Amino acid sequence: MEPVAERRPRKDAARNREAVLAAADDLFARCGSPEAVTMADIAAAAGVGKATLFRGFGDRTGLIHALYEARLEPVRAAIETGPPPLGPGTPPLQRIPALLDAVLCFKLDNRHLALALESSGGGDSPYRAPHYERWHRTLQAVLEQIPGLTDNAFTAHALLAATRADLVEHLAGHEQVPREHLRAQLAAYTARLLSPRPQQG
Amino acid sequence: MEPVAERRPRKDAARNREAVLAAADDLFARCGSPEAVTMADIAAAAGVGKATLFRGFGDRTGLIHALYEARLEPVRAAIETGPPPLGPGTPPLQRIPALLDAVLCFKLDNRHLALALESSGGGDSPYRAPHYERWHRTLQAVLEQIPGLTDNAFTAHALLAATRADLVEHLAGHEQVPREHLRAQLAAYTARLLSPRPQQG
DNA sequence: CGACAATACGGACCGTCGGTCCGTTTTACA
DNA sequence: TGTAAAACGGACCGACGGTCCGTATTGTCG
Repeated sequence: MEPVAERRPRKDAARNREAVLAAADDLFARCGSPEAVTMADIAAAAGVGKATLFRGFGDRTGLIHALYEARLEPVRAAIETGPPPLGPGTPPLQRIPALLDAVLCFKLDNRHLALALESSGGGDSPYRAPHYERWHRTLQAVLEQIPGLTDNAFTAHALLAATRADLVEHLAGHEQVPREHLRAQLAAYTARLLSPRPQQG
Repeated sequence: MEPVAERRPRKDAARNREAVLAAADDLFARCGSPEAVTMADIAAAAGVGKATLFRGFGDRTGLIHALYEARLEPVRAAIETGPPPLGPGTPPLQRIPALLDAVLCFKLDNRHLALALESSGGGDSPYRAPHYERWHRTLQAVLEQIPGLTDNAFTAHALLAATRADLVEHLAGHEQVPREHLRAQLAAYTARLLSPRPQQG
């Protein structure tokens, strides 16, 4: 177990990697549906050969995951080490809705990308992706701090399910529900679920 | 606008249609992931030419939708004209959990199929499918009958999202959560959302 | 029952897309 | 500047969804 130094990438490789991520983001945003964007399109838009895509990201889903993680990074940082109401140290009853609102806003701001990720194919369940597991762990951990709750693992899944990319797309895109309405509805839904209730016998 | 009599299909066509549905159901159940089943596979298993598939169902998603609707038919009937607690005439606070339980059980019993449907591709949003709209309409209508609720359209979406096929597959399949646990957790989640709460100021 | 029109059949065929191969070019380092 | 490692790119491949068209089946009418 040497502390292998993970040699830095060559600079053309780094430049191409960025170009590909930028081109992919742009194309997904521009085109209506994610599967209208082919790997050849992305390669061409990035001014790069197809093999460079596959060498750098493995396959299509690898590219989408890498892009998603990159765009998500700021949110992740805000949740893990940021100030309240998102960061740690926030009272659970405030932090839960803040977390869900952050997820929702991210998906609203990156609809095309979130859609590409979640509909990328049933080959790999979206539930096994690192970002989902992070969100689920975090949410569940905060739920644990609230007394009187049970089944927190399931609850965390159910709450996150309300922010699924295709649902967000359906409501914000097809049904034209304004952003602030959606945020308010998710907040109200969460509040209702978490609100205190009469003691059970 | 003549009342065009919708000429009945020829009997070989009818027989082939059934054979295709049966073969598809079987293959989806047998194989791990839906996209491992090709149209050629289904045609071969049904003892039929590929063109027969496409003539009868339009395209791949058409076939999956037709199969899904066919398997769902009994549940639909039970909801629309059956006895309580699923049918009409059930008190709303009992009917909501019954409806969600029915959805969950259907997806548990037809995991492969539900998965094939929902991950069939982002081309057409699952939210525009007839069966989803039926469920959403029904759920929303029942929610409307409960005083003190708001945003029922969103709430119905959020509740249904907790029964998404890939989530069910993740929990029941990958996480090995037993069927009855899952049903109990969904019931508890629903109950918590619907339970009466202290009057707001 | 026989003929004919309508309908359905099937598998060869096509275009596209994800992914790979390999000869060529660029980078890093001495 | 010489050289080996690393990355490049586009021709190439296999698979899959979907179509075409000559052939076979069905239903109907005389």
